Amino acid sequence: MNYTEFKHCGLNVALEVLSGKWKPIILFHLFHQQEIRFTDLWRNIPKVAKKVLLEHLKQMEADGLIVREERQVFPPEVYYRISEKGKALGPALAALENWANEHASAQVQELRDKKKVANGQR
Amino acid sequence: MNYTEFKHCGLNVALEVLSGKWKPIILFHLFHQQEIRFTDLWRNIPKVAKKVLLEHLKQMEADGLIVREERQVFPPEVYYRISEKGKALGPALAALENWANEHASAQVQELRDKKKVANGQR
DNA sequence: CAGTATCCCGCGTGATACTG
DNA sequence: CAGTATCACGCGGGATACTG
Repeated sequence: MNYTEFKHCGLNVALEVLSGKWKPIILFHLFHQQEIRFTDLWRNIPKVAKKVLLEHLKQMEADGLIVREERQVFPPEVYYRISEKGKALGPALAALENWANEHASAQVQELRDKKKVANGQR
Repeated sequence: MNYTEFKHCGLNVALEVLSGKWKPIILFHLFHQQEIRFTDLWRNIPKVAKKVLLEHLKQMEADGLIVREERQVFPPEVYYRISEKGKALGPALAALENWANEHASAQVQELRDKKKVANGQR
């Protein structure tokens, strides 16, 4: 068998597109909210630097996952929403979530606890 | 609505487990081969440093994705195979692959080309 | 052959201040 | 408010030599 065809490279592409510390939570919000203003998104994601959030959004827009809409007013208003291509990722993301919950519930619980602490919850 | 429950954290866990430059291709081989000796795996993944490959395998074993079997002979023989937990990732990985092929075929093709060049193919 | 020990480098992330 | 400019730092990944 010859593996030089790299049939897994679609997987690489998908993971690349998802690589970025805050992209999962960004997607989470956009999946649940249909449109969010930048500042609101920022406030809803504790501890991310504004610069980094903007970088991630820029990449995701370049990757076609999200749509950026700039309303020409002052002060500026910029809204982000999920694109069709982004929506299409939904099932795959859900599959990953399910896998984690079914096969790695310990790590999931760990992570949840860490985040609550980071957000000052009890 | 309150997002502090971080219902997406399963996704974070799954992506963490997959994070590592060579993990997709490692999984690819283990999904297709049922057991591989370390050196063979190494030869089949061009350009990865032995140290890095070992690190990845160690992490994947710690994450329960793969199983390491050491046969007590000289010279040493070590075989790796996918675990049940690893196998369970299959559908999710396939979903990501399909998404990439259906919605990001340009990037996929790009990546494929790059890899062929890296392997000295025409 | 499988694995470890060093040394190195670039990049992703972060803090902070500034601009239009 | 949205976005940019700097500066800094740790860590993932790579090259190479060594060990049991």
